[in-house]
Amino acid sequence: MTNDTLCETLENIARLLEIKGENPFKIRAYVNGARTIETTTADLKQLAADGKLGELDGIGTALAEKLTTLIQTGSLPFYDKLRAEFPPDILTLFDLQGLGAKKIKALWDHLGISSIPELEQACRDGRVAALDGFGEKSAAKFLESIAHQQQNVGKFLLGDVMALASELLDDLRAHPDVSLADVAGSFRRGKETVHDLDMLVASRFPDRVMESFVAHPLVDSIIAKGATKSSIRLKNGLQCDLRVVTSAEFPFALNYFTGSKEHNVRMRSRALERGWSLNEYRFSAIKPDADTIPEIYEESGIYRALGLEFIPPELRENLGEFDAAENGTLPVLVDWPNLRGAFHAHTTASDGRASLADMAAAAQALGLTYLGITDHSKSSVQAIGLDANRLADQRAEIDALNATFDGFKLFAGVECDILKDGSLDYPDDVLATLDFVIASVHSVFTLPEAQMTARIIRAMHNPYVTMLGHVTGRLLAQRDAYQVDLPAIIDAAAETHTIIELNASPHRLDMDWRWWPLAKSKGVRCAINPDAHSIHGLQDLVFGIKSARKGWLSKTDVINCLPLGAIEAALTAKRMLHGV
DNA sequence: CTTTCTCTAAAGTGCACTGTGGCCAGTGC
Repeated sequence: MTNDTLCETLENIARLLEIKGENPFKIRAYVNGARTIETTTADLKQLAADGKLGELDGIGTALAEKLTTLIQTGSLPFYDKLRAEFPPDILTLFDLQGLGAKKIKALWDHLGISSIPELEQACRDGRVAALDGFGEKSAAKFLESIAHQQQNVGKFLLGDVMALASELLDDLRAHPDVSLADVAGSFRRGKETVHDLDMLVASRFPDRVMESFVAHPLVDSIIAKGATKSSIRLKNGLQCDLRVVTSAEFPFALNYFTGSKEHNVRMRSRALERGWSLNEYRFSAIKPDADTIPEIYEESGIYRALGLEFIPPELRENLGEFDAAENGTLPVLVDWPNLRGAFHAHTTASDGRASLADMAAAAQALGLTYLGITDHSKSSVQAIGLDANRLADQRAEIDALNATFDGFKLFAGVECDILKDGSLDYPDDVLATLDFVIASVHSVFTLPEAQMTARIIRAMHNPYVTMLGHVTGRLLAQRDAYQVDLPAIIDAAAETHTIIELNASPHRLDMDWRWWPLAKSKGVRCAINPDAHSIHGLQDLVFGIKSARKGWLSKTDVINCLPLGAIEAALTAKRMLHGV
């Protein structure tokens, strides 16, 4: 019984209780409990055995007892009984936007709807529109939600796939018959979402590798199993393909299966110019007067043979990387060792799960030399945003902690809401007390593009706004970006000397990698921000780095690659320019 | 159902937006 399963069970209980119309506070207690489980690093099995689950925040007697049963027996009679009161698929309706417990209950009570296909049918034949409290627009909105949800089925976040990929890769590499193993495909290219995982292995005994691969504990079902290629479905629904080649073929296969398709087309045409064909196994001469084919031992050799610098996988989208590789002007991409610190971290003061001191310790453990603290501002009531007094208290607490550090510093900041009209959630004299300010949109997402753009640009003109947070508000595979004119935002960032955040949360990765080359060309600097809500969340920086690399960024483009001692000036530069 | 404090009983994120139905209810953050 993993923490994920426990968390999911509590969430499902909350939802079912909601359909039943239970006491809202009881429902929230389950949701809170789920969140605690989701983010804790404690060993729950041990806590359950010691009878200490109740010591966790938000877990009282009732939840502790239920969790203990669940952990120790693998099931929970209370939950089973609750589930039996409703059709099993009814929970899937919660995945649709605009549909909550009350509406689901009404659809179930009056129309007997308990699944997405049933809802779709009822929307189409007019039964939903005819229902009390619903209308034509509701039916149309549900159909739109269904279409959107189906569009996102089969999309997996980089964050969800990373751990699975490492586990599978580690296990493949540990296999005695495997000499080389890697992950290719869009995962290797650092795409923000992936549809499947392409694993590649070099081995002299393909069938032995295949046998053990399809028997991996993470496997749910086998889709195909052959001599050199197998496809399996993992327990979370992700499809995973494994190909086995020889060691000599491995660099070619790795290159071919990493793609992108457009990149591969360019590679093959370059090979043809030299009288060779290029496929997933090798170069072959196709003309009598072809150039001599060099020996290839690793992937970089393929690029060298084609007169190119090695192109990092993240850049392989045929978006200018060939010209740069030919001219020797590829950027040296930012990488983990370049990071000196990070901004945008929440604490228990707002909706974070760890204290200031714990966040500082976790940042140091990651090798960072500074961390910028940014809890929510007062308008974000749902996230327990801080008023000016609590903000001042936190500033004092940070100053006190800083006195105890050697070679590490906390910066006092805030994630300040950009209000509907583009004004900020605190007056300037409050913002002036902080080391830096991230301004973000957290409300009224539905403004027309022109108004949203003007709103954000107005906020950037405030001299105290150091950085712009998650520029488009998108939640990958969940919520579309709000309407905003990004080139205009980028121009305004350049004009006002506002740093743009690359929010590293795997749910956001916002601003999107596709816009960074433009931003870079205008001189806009990037902050790779973890948006951490727990100590674990700081590790999301790795996703941000992947996206930054995909956006052609070098360490000089990324503000948090500056060392302590230089970063302070970067944070105050905008204020100096505005003379405040 | 949990937390907090008045240690038995009360309080527990609040606002904007949308659609429907007549000025409120549900959803999302």
